[in-house]
Amino acid sequence: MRMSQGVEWSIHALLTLAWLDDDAPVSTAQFAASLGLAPSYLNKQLQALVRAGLLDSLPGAKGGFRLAKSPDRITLMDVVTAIEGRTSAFMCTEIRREGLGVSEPASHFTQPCAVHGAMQRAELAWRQALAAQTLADVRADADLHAKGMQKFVRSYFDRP
Amino acid sequence: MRMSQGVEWSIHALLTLAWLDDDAPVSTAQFAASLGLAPSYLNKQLQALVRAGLLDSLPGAKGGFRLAKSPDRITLMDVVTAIEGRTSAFMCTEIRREGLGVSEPASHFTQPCAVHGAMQRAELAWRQALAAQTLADVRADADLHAKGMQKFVRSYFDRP
DNA sequence: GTGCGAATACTCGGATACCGCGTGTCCGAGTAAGTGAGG
DNA sequence: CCTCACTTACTCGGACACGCGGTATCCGAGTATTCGCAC
Repeated sequence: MRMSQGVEWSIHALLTLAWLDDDAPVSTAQFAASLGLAPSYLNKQLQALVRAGLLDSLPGAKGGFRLAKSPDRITLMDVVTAIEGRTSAFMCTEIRREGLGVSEPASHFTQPCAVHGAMQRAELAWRQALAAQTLADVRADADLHAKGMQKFVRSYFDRP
Repeated sequence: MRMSQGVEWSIHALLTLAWLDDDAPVSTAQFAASLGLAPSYLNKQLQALVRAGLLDSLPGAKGGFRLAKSPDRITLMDVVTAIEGRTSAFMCTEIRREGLGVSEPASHFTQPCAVHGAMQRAELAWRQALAAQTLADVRADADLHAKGMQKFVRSYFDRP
């Protein structure tokens, strides 16, 4: 089970915007240069964030992306959902019902598959842990260990 | 992020052994027939479970697989690890350090990446939820909703 | 000097190839069971 | 009837193709800026 690389890229891009903390947009090219990533592929991820309503996009010269919400209203769950979609990791194919279950009394299937339930429970714990952490939290954690980050990022992007 | 199908197959096979609850082995062909799965591919998964120490394999005629431990000592985490490996879903590539970080003071990197930490925390919650559920628990849950399961499975495999 | 309009350069956005890993399959080495002969 | 050795058939185990989804890229549509010109 491997998570898409786009999630990491997206969070770092969002984090950059959180540090800049103004309404001036940042273009794909600027993001790519500052993060050392492939511009075209990063653009694809940013578009997904726009579709999910996490970013606003501004076309034209001097255009780019900016946060659509306050960082404390963007959870990591939002980002993962935006990039990976809403489908759950574990996909129950109802093996027991389709296997020897064909000759089995129907009373054996009154409830959803126990295996499915167990895996779903674990996945729920994961989703809740993601939903409990906002972009603001991550930023605060980063600031804690590296005090000058915001100042450095703002100066990198020539913001006063 | 999608989990390998082999995990579901494996749990159902282990669950079958838990219901049989004796030392007589079950062959790949028997598993495949009862679960309605491709024998060759299922065999691949069972081998992984053997390597992980969850199953014992008996070669030769009338051979097959049997549980290597009691069902209450096999967690869902064990199964997932056996099939998917030990690598974590989120892979931190140290974007900040490799990106604009090249011109950044080293003091900004005294601690592991905040993004990495946040994702790891969520993943830990998932792993703990998996580790908290044993094969015996899943069986008990299944028995709860379908009382006659064990009897049915044992009769299917011609066990007295 | 000021307002207007067209040219321009830069942006996002989606449509298009590439590639690695999970999926699926096959055949060979090895072993326990079964069988038959000999004692 | 019992023991033993051979044959046999079945098992696991790993090595070999296939296909799909993530990865990576490119080019076109659209817009704010900018420059030049007329007033």
